[in-house]
Amino acid sequence: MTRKTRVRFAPSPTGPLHIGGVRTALYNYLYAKKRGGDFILRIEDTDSQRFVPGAEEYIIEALAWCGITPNEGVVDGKIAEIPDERNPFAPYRQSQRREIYHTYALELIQKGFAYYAFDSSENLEAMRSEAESKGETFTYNYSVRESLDTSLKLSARECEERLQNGDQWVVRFKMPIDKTIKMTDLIRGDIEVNSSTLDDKVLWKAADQLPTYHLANVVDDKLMEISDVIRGEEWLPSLPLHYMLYEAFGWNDIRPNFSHLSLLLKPDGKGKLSKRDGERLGFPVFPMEWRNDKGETSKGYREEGYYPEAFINLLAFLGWNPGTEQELFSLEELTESFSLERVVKSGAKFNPEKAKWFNQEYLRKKSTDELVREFLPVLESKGVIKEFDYVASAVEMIRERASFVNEFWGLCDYLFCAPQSYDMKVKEKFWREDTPAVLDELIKELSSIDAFTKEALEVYLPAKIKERGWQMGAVMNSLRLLLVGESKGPSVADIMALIGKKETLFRLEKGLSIV
RNA sequence: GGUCCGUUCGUCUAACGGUUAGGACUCAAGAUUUUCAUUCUUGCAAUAGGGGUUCGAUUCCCCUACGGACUACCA
Repeated sequence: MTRKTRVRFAPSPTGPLHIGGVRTALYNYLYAKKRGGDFILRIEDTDSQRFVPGAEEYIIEALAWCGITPNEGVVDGKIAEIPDERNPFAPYRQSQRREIYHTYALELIQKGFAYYAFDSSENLEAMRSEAESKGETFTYNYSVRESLDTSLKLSARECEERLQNGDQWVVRFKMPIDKTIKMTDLIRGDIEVNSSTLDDKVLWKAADQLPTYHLANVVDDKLMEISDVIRGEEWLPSLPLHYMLYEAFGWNDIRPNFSHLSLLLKPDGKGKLSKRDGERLGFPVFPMEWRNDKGETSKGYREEGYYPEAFINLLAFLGWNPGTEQELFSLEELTESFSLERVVKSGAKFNPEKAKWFNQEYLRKKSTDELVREFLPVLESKGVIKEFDYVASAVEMIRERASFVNEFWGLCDYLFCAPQSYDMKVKEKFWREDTPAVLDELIKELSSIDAFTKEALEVYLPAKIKERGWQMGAVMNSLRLLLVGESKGPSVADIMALIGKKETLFRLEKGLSIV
């Protein structure tokens, strides 16, 4: 039986989406689209303690910026809450599905696959620290479940009383003893675990009347007809539990295929990439800027000037490759080429340098007109108003030098404003005794040139220098110093022609008097 | 500590038993250039260690080392 490919991205709204999360979403999306399937967004907010306002909206907006459009789960930029033709399994927010999970939790108890546990958190804490003091680890499993206050030990009546009394309780999974659980991961292959090494995980918390991730995720994946689960490596240790849950519910035949993605690692040193690394090393860890409730902001790729296409491309290549030497892929091309077989097993260290390179490549693919439209608002913010064609000429001259549009201003401000200061190191290097006299003569002659074009100047300048026996480098760089203020930029003829005769003469005279 | 996952240039990775171990980023050198860039050329640089299996191991198996995840009434 082949069923329709349906994948889900199921983040928890506990903060902004991390780039590792975006990569997981991307791989899910690519996998589904490649197979003509559906990509579903589901919000796993079963931890009432860690809920962060705005995180859900952030997730939706971040995916939208990346061009990752869910087939299901989102309506008008919000999580779908009411079932309709497009969102048949709504609500897609787990906190709104508690009755569903409750029913299934009860079913497991009824079938004997789960039980009530009445331990107080203080009691559990005490048992943990006691074990720790003996150098052991407390494990809630077959060895204790029948001696603690659980429905396995207590009589049915006693249990009922405790439930009525409103005692603290949870539902725990009754993990079988000494059973070899054989699992398959599409990326990693076969994995085996003995069930005796596992513990009796909590499935339902009475305190907030919500399931834990394990129950909610298995139930929802079944109900939402998910065919493939592609998630982070941190879930690999709980895969055996999820297998056992599918078995307990009798859902083995519809159990999804599982794939666990390796983690994104710090660029330097050891360990997984964290928010701190971004701050420490100065690169964003989030797709978009995020401001927390303390008013602290974290940088975002969007605000740093990355194109979403570049961001997606670089993320795709962190743990996947097409097997060819092509590195630049649009979202469509990624969709076409993606396969889980080519996902790398080991963790990838994030490389900010390569990230910049990707954006540079995408910037180069843009037309000058597009770049001008991006640059115009920057100019406006600097108080510069120039006609489109002028800006286009400026962009044309410097576009090859930039990785981001936000570098443009620093690269060509002198094409819009006369230099405010002059680099004296450049003067030392190129200024000669006769330079003032030479420049004086040039100013006079330039003022009589009618066709002040790049072509004309390219002919005039070298010819004049040669005719007078001046030093090419000394003269040209001195001119550049007065025009630009430092030793950078396109050819002197280019600059003169663009800023025009009047401005050129003004700058040369002004500069000459100062330098 | 226990369970599980992983390990090819500094980094991302290719090579699914036979290659001078390839590409990209970074870095260095050279060429071009009136400057800074761009561009082009070249270079530096890796199979964690030890055992097997095999005519032959980066590739398969085992051990060690190292790294990582998990070990919550968090996801």
